[in-house]
Amino acid sequence: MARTKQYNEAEVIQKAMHLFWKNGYEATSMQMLEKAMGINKFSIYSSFGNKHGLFLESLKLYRSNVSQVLDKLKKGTQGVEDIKQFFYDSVSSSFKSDNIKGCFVTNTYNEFSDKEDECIQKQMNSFMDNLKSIIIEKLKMDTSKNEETVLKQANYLLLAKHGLAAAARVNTKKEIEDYIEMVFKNL
Amino acid sequence: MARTKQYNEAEVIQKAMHLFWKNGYEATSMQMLEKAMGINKFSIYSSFGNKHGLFLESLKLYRSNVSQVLDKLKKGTQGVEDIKQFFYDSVSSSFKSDNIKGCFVTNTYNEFSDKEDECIQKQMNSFMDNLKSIIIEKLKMDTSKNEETVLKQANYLLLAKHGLAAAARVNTKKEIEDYIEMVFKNL
DNA sequence: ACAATAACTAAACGAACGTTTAGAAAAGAT
DNA sequence: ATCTTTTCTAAACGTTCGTTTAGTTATTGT
Repeated sequence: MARTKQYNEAEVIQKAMHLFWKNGYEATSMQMLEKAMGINKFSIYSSFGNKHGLFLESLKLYRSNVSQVLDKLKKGTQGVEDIKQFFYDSVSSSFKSDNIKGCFVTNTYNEFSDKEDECIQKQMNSFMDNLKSIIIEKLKMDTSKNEETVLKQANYLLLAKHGLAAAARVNTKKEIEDYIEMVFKNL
Repeated sequence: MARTKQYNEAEVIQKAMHLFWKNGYEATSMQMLEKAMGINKFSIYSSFGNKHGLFLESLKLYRSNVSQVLDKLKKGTQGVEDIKQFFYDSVSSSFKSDNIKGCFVTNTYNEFSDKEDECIQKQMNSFMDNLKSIIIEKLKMDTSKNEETVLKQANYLLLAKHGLAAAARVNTKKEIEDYIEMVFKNL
């Protein structure tokens, strides 16, 4: 037939994801992506269509990576304690490497909040809805809580998680751990 | 002497601030600023030097606007209740107008977190340090709390405020109010 | 009234953006 | 070995960015 690809799409998209994760969509240029992915613009466009398509693939990869943490939460049997552990798991990746970048989904949620990008909005909403329903499920394990309390606490935790992701970009490890402990003090 | 200015600098910077507040630094172009401020690029550059200078002036104006809310907090005598009221005051501006944009300082803090802009960083740190010391002061009104508890709670509230500002961009009024109530349940 | 000076308009600047394209290089099929 | 097909290189595309500049208009002091 013809010449074979000299790169692996799964590998290069991983590198693209880290760059988008760190800098956001607008602040990441094709030139930077070329360098980070180690392939030419032509190859990027032939594999992913355009910058927007590449970003969507990066988001999908992130979600599939993070689905392990989410599965762990889903399978938990300890209720609120599982959610607390999920909070710790969510920020642990920020501590592994010194380049702190928070949660890719939350960063994207913030950057695209006033844009009207249907694809991105759909991804964001499905992620958030999914997380919320899991949190509600865990809260309901404590049968002494009534429906209203559960929903209120779920809202609270979702916003706390959102804030945590924002804070993970700028705060220290100790500040973040203090925060998580306080968030779960009265649940 | 010569021709007089046909615009008021204090008025046009207010309009610039709202645009930066809504869109952030990078996503606001000189073309948009021209239109919103109602004056020409030449006038902007002759009054404020460049885009960066204009942004700094916008930040200063925001801080001076917000200083009223901060003064109210500082003068309070109710301790934790004052801080709670401050949280409500901080998001109230988002509810007045339908264009939700959170806290300008926090937005800037996030956008510039990985940049190395000394002027901006200095502004941010002084704002945050100031807020933290006021919060500590209020928390110490409850003399039953020891030093360690006060510092931990101050960290918690600072991150909660940060998260609140991020959430104010994307969440509903009810979600935000629920969040505030829950945040102060733990104190 | 007129010269001096500052503010205005509008066009242009070079650089960087995302995207496209023409041509060279390489690999499989015959 | 050669032809075909696809990947790769590198230059160029048209826009938009922040910024500057040449030239016009208006206001003030004399």
